[in-house]
Amino acid sequence: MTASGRKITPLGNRRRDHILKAAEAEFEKYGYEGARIQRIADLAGVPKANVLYYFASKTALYDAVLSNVVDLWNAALAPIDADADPAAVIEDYIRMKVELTRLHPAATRIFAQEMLGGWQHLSAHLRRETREWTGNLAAEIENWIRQGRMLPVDPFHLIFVIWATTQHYAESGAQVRSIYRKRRLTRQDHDRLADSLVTMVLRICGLEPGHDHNS
Amino acid sequence: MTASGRKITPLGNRRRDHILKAAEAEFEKYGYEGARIQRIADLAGVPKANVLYYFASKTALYDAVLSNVVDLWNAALAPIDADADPAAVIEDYIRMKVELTRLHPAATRIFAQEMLGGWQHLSAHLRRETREWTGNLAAEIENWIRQGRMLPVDPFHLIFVIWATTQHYAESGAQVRSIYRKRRLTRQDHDRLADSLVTMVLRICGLEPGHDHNS
DNA sequence: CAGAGTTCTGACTATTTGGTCAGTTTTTTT
DNA sequence: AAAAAAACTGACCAAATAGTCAGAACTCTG
Repeated sequence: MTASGRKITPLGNRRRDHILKAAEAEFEKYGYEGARIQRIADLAGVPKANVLYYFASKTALYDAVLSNVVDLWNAALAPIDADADPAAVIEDYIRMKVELTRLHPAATRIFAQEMLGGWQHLSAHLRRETREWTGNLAAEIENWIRQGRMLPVDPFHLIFVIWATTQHYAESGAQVRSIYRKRRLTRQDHDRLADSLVTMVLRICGLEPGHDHNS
Repeated sequence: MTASGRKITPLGNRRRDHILKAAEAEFEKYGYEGARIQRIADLAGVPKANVLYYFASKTALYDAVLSNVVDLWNAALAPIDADADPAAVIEDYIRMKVELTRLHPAATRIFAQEMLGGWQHLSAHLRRETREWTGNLAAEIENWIRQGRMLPVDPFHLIFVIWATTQHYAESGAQVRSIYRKRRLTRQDHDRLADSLVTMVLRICGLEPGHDHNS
């Protein structure tokens, strides 16, 4: 990443973050291969050499961006309370993810691109983390099914439905826009999307919003 | 595309197809920006100049590949019979799409990549076609809902669920493999996937496999 | 088999791009 | 304020890459 024997001052950190943000926009728009260091520099308003001063290589820069994205994900997806109402947990999960998509479309899209590319640029460490989230939720869902608190369904497939749909919206914003004939999605659009997704997913589980299956 | 004033002989056509197939693999693996003409040539076992003989530019080559993919899609997705059983139509639709994904993972993935990139390389003509499919099915779903033959649900969101999930499997084969700890998905895996998807989607619609909602 | 048309290719070019580096400027520390 | 460290940058370079082209080789037809 950054050259080893250097002390990082607050000033340097600010510049670094500034460049990182520009890089995020660039990588979102063009993907890893399509991204150009020169454009990132222009966007950040610094000479190209300055970018390479903070990030030893294009790869290092991309790594840093990806790492940021995963941190965001980590912070947002809270650990699951085992005793909680399945419907509530699932609803929260979906709304969280839609909200994250709304707030950080660029980050989400880079994540999606990486997914598409087979995680070619994701370090083993980050890959393991992503797998853990999925595993935890899946285990919880299986528990609920065993306890008869929701209809039987392949937990991974259910998670995929959630992920794929929310992700899909983030990813193919262009397609969504072209269907709805709108330039961009409003806050209201996102709310309605979340409502609709929640309804659909809960129906799959045989659940009603806010109510347990047994109740 | 190909230089205008040239007659296309059967021999030339075969070569062209051969190169096109290699290009499909390359574009699938690396995306448009990451793809290299030299690698396509190597894969096809011809000199690079031969690739450029049949396709005037990298863009032209990609266009040809994309056009092929869309043709595949067009051929597979049959027009909907208005009087048919909703459950049957939806089930057929899903199974068709999963099968297509199984038979043409490369094509499907290129399509997905294009989707992600906001259809940057898709001609207006092809874009219109894609929108038509979606529109037709959505109209049909709305009819069914109006006739009380299935639970109310945003048709576009439902279609997205189908698309996103099947697509998602095609796209993120890598992630699926990493979760299931398998090298590749077998025929059986795909069947089970299709079963699971059908069950989930039909539950969203309040339908049972093979039965109408009213019956 | 001769000529026309098509297919093929090695060698070359122009350009783009990631990355280096030596030296300058700015900031921090003593 | 002087020394040290960090931040910065213009100029450069080597490698890669899309695309060109002149002419050779092959194929088909009259």
